[in-house]
Amino acid sequence: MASKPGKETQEGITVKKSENFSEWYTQAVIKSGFVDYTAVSGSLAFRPDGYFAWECVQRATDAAFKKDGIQNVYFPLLIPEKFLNKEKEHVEGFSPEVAWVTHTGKSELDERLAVRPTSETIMYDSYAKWIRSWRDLPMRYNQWNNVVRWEFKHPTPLLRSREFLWNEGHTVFATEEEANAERDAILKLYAKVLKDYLALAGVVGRKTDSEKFAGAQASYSIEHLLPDGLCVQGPDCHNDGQNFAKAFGISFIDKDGKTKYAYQNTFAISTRELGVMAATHGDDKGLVIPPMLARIQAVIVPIFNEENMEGVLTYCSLISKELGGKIRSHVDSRDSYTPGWKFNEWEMKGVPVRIEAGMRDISTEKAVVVRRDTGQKAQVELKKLGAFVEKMLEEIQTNLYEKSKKQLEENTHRVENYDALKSVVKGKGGFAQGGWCGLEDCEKKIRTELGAKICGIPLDLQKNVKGRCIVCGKPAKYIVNIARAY
RNA sequence: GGGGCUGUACGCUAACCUGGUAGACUACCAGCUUUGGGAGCUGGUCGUCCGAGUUCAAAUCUCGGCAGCCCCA
Repeated sequence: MASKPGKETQEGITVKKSENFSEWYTQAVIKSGFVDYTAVSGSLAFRPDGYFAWECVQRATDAAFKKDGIQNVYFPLLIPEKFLNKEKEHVEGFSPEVAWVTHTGKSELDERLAVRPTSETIMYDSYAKWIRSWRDLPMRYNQWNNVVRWEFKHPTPLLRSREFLWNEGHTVFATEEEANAERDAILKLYAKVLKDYLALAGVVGRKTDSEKFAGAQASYSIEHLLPDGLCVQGPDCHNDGQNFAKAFGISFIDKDGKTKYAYQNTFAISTRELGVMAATHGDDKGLVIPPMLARIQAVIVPIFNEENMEGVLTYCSLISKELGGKIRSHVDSRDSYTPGWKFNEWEMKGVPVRIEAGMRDISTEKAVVVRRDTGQKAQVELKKLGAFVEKMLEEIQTNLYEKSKKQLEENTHRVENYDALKSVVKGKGGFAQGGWCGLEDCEKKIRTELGAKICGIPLDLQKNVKGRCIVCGKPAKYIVNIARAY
């Protein structure tokens, strides 16, 4: 079937992922119908496939939270200005990005209200009232919501949006040890969601002091590498220590009768992960959605003409029956598109498995099954389709994760000196991994001279640190990952 | 934070420089026809980002806003 030139420019993606990544990325998430721009800069509409994927991430994370004893709450969207000012570093970190409500109708408010960039301040004001005794602790609450951060950098769909959806875990403990134990558990929990649902690998690390969350004592995160060699922050968990507790008066009377400030944690996973997912797994044909996040896991494309249409469609409904309730399937029975057109469309949308069925298949009681990630085709007997596709979906999920992990490993480069660091950062990108003395001057030099930053101190690389700081040559205290970042 | 570019129908684009009937392709709708990798025919619907200014007349010139993109820090 001949296709007209220009048809591709209408519907398909016009650039190669390897040749123009940022253009490819935008086209992939927009043209696939995953998300779309709206009239508000940097704020997206999530279309059904995109929102379904988020719901999957949300449900999985929420179930894991609940299993771990975390309870959901909800706090207001608007935060009084005086609350934001209570913790000095916090307000300094966020004030440039805060959107304000200043009017109701035509009258000006006495005190303007912030559209939450994060909810520490309004939540902790209540926490101070709710916590009185050691018996009230630990108090482990979470909320699912949207926040607004009016970034000045150019927005990128999902990866850098001005409004995004996330969870905010805000927990309170009597002791630092308990807070630290939770932090480790949460980081594990997030890594599992990334692997099992988003099929994404990342590096678990601690942030440097200059990169840590505004107001936190220590920040931990999972950092991803995108195909363009830039690093992007994934889920995070912060040890707030007693910083917010002191600012907001979150204290309790302990078993020994003494009043003590509590220790707190904050943790989040956001819709940015969907951007990382799209960027990591997609190819020149469009998105590749991990099966666990796919609204349609298997699309059945009937091959029919006017005479055999009814028979073929009946056969297709047998197929969907065979797939059963476990697999989310859809029969594309539209008769105004050719099969080839449909193949291209579903591939762009990233549906993990395609099943083709026509007269040929009816006569052999089989169907053609095609994998989105590898393009592999197989003829499968009707009676075996359910088990076959189920296994294939599992394999795709695993394969995507393994590829993500491999990409991360292959783009992590050991560097011993500043020149090597420079050639990685200024060249193809990826993580430059090497020693750091721990001094802020060296970190600053990386930022100002190379436009890169320390994207975390990987937790599992800090035993027996040897070698020298890549910048100043003094003995290294840590092994760090350095990259340009989103 | 600094600098630059762009905006015409769902999308891609012509007319813009030199002001004067907004045109093609695609999509969409109706009908016919076709269907194993983006088919074909006929007819139809839809548009100058928003606001102001200049002018007899603005897609076109000027200013502002909004939105998108790129480069530098």
